Amino acid sequence: MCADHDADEGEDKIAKKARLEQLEPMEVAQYYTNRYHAAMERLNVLSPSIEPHASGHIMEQIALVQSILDAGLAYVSNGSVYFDVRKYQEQTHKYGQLSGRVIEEMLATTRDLDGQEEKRFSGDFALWKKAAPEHIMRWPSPWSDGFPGWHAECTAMGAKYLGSPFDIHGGGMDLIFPHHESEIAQCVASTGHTPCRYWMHNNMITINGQKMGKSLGNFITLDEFFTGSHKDKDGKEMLEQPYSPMTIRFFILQAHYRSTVDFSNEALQASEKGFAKLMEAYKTLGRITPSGNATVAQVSELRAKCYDAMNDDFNTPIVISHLFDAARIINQANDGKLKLSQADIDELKGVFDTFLFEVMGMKDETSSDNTALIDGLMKIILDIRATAKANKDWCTSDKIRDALGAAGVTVKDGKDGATYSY
RNA sequence: GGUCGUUUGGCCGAGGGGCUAGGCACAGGUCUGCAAAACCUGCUACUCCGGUUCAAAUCCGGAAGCGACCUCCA
Repeated sequence: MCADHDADEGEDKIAKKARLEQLEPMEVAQYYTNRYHAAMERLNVLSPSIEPHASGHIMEQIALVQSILDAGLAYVSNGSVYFDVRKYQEQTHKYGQLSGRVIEEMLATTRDLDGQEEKRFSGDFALWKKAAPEHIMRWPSPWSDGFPGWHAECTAMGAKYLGSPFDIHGGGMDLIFPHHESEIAQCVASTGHTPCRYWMHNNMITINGQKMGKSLGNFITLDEFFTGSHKDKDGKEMLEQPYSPMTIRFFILQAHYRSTVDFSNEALQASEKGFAKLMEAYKTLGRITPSGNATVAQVSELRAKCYDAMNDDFNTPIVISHLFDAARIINQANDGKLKLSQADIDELKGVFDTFLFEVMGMKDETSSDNTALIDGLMKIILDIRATAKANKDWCTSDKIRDALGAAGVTVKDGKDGATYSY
């Protein structure tokens, strides 16, 4: 799969920031791009194979605009080029197909906006905008010195790198109209077919039931989640603790992508514990000794159930619920209440590997290059403690456990000796 | 104002005509030197008002709350 992810530059905000900090606009863009990449990496999001910049594809966007003009579905007005929505609609009846909008209804509710007088119809959108003198980002074109309309970059770059049509176009639900609707119109107008086969729209994020937004003062960045520090506009600390990248990822996976996802301390802590439980069960699996040859029915059904859930529009919450069922089976076997064959153990491990780690992209945050060393050290410490316990020297054994606890390592006594987690 | 979506137990969240996920929290129990973990048990919910149906959280109509969008910019 080839993933193409545009790096939008966002002219106005960047220009403002650049003036403020006396930097080149591209430096500002790079700063945010770098920060974004760092956060994505921590979340274990695979990096895209291509990440094109809109400003590096002005030629392609000009060509796109020209082809729409050639098709007679756009017009030049005062150096800007606008898409002729009404004419397009007469020919194709497709405008509004994605978003469920009806052109006639939009007519009645148009707000007062910039540059309306240049348009033949208020629903027309810009393909190329003539730049005002103070505009920093500007390029020459057959029509004026200016910049491409917002929707042009995705249409041009998607076609160039992914083919036309390509398979899946993603994005937030808030972009359905006008952005994605207009992308379809541009592509149909210039090529005769839609840009992609499927649209995947993810829902919004809310905080304590309220939309996350800068204007509401409840905008929390990923880095703030990771460090556990975020003050709201009244200076109140919103996060009770740091939330690790995998906690955030697991939390998001526990809701369907089309539903809104609501962040709260209570919900995030639930995810943290839930994921830790799955990871513990996975590690426990490695310690279970197989008994018997009979396979457990619940284990053999597991993989198919997980595939069914994924095939049902990526229903990751259901996949996770099956993994919790698997965790219970593992723990029951560990308690000696259930017998697992070697085949069962292999299958359980395989299902975790496939779905938790590969498909859902979770990873063990406790593992590091020092794992072997820590394991060795812990063995020594727990050995000493076991000796103390054998001598009923509770004072020493509790002291070791309490001290380890304070250092972030939990000791758990079992039938076959103690284990630890951190 | 218009269009669309949504409302599920203390919390997060699947599901979407009869079968009532899962996690967290809480309570009781088993095990244990104690604790933790684990296991067992309990907590059985679908905003409200009408309607359809033998049967509605689920379908239809309406109301309220919440949210997104309504073609400037991304």
